[in-house]
Amino acid sequence: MNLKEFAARIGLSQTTVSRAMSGYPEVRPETRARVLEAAERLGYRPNISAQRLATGRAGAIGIVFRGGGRFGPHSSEFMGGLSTRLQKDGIDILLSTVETEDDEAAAYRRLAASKRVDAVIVHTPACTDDRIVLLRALGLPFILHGRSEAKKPFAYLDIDNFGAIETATRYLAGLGHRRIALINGDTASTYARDRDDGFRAALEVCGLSLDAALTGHGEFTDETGFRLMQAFLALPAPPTAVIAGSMMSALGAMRAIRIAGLTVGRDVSLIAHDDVFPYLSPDNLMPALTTTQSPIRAAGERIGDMVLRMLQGEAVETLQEVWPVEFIVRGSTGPAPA
Amino acid sequence: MNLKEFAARIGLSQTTVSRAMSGYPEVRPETRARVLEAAERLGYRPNISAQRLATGRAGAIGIVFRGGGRFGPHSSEFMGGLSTRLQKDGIDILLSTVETEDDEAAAYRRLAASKRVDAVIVHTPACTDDRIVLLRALGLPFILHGRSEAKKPFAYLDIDNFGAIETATRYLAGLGHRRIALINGDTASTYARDRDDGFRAALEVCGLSLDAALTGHGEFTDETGFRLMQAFLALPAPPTAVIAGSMMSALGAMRAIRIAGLTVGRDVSLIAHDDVFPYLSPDNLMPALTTTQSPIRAAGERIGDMVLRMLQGEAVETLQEVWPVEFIVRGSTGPAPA
DNA sequence: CTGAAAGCGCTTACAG
DNA sequence: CTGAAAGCGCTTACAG
Repeated sequence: MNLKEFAARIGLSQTTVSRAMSGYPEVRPETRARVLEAAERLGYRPNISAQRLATGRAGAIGIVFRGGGRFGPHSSEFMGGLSTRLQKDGIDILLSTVETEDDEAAAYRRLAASKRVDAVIVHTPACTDDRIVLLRALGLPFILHGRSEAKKPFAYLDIDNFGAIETATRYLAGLGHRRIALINGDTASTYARDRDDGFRAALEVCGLSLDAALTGHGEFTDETGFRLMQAFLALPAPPTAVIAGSMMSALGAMRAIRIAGLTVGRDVSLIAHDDVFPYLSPDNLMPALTTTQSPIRAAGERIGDMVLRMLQGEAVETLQEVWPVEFIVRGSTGPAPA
Repeated sequence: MNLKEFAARIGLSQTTVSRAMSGYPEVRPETRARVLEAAERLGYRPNISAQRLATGRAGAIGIVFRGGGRFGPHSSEFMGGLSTRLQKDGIDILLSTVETEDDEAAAYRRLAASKRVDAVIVHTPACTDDRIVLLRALGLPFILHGRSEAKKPFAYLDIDNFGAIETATRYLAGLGHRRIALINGDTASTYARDRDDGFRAALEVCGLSLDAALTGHGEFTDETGFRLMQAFLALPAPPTAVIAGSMMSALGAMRAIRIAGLTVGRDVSLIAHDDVFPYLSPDNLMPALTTTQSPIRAAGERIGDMVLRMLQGEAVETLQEVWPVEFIVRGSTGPAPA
């Protein structure tokens, strides 16, 4: 049933019905109630494509994942939160997957030209990120999950990566650890640089020197965590403590420690950053894992919120947030072995 | 730039341009080439909403997740595959998250009434599933990821859950295990029933009796795997082998075994079903995990394929697939202890 | 092989 | 507070 039929059916004009359904003020409350009731009863819903064409709004937010759509557990938690929030306002999520950086740029051009989305969410930004320049040029509104450098202000939500790793490192130093290792992510990303910076800052404050051999970079997978940890342990002077960038890296690191015949929390202290996965809790590991934690699902919900406000015209300067990261001590950290 | 402007710019009618761009045959090759080149050069792209309104096609496929959008690692792999495939045909994915079963039904009604999607993908079906009845009534095409009972045929892609668990169970029995446990998923689901059936069938063939205390059901999380395994080990006659429904359950089970002072692969054999996660490989666990495996990402791609064929009018009878599951022996399984 | 024009189902300025 | 009508930007039967 379309608007014409529906309006005829209840004896009102299309105009009035349209206004009643979209919550415009200039319609009498009784009329609105009558329209809404009838729509519910007869199962009328405006055709979404027509609505979008008429208003010029796409009613959708885009998000592009690189690497063949291989979004991992972090992305899926984030998307869960984002979807939950946007759902409430009837805004769709348009999920795109691409291979290369160039493909990603092409995807934004397409999205902009075909007016498929009203805004996009950009994630895992690099310290200086070409995507920001491109999206500005295209006039496609965007919000960053993470931070980046740029002349002009833009909307973003980030967590305090610097503070998280700084706190973790200082805590370990306070326990007497002198050789602390860091399993970090992809070097090009802002978050990884921030974590490196926080790590260095803490070492300096604590009078410890930075040993390049004790910092590793790579994907947040079990395998990379394992390999990097094995390399650390093979060093002439292996670390007595390690900070892993994610729960997945931590699983690999724990395994490497165990295989070396060492005990987590006694011979080697371990702290992991936890994005909070409902299916893998640090409390459940053995020993329970000391973590820096920040719920990525909540971040997804919040970004959904912010993007909607941005589309309502709110200034980007007021859409900038950095979330503190919680530090939770559990059993995987202990005094440095004598 | 819209069609009118673009057509004027290159001195052709809107009709011809439209036909050239959508690949219709009745346009001269040179004309088409000229149009395509100009579109590329001038950055013209048809407005997607107008296109959809005119054709009556939504250009999107819907998928609804229950439980507050808490789709776990399995869903995200599946979505990655699905997205990659649909992307190629310019079809969007509409991701919805709901809380309850009723919300899910309401979501389908909304999607159908507003013509927001051309079809939906239904996952984790129950043995008899109300959603099938509803979608039929709504006239909304659908495809199942999994199987279910229904009078009339429908499109589906499932993996051979029965065969997977049957094979695993028989393998363990062949190693001399007499007490084998199963960590299964939510009982209402077809896949869990199929696994239970495969388990029972294998036990029977091998002359082993079924012990209800050795079958557990629950979510595929580390925690549930841990709890169920601890319960098994606390039994007067604990199992010497266990089959876990997912890599997450397996992690929890391994931990429980280890805490009990037992060794995986020697005291207790462990087999897990692996949906193939790029960030957590069974080869990397310690010991490497014997698995039944089926790539859920590939299933997502394939379902994307099938749904597109369905929309092109292919009969649902030809859109039914059951994928065999691979069985890969690694170090976590060994002879039953004497 | 190409074009003029109707139609897809909404929204919204304008008039009352 | 309500309605008649133009317009959003495409596609496609119909005519040539």
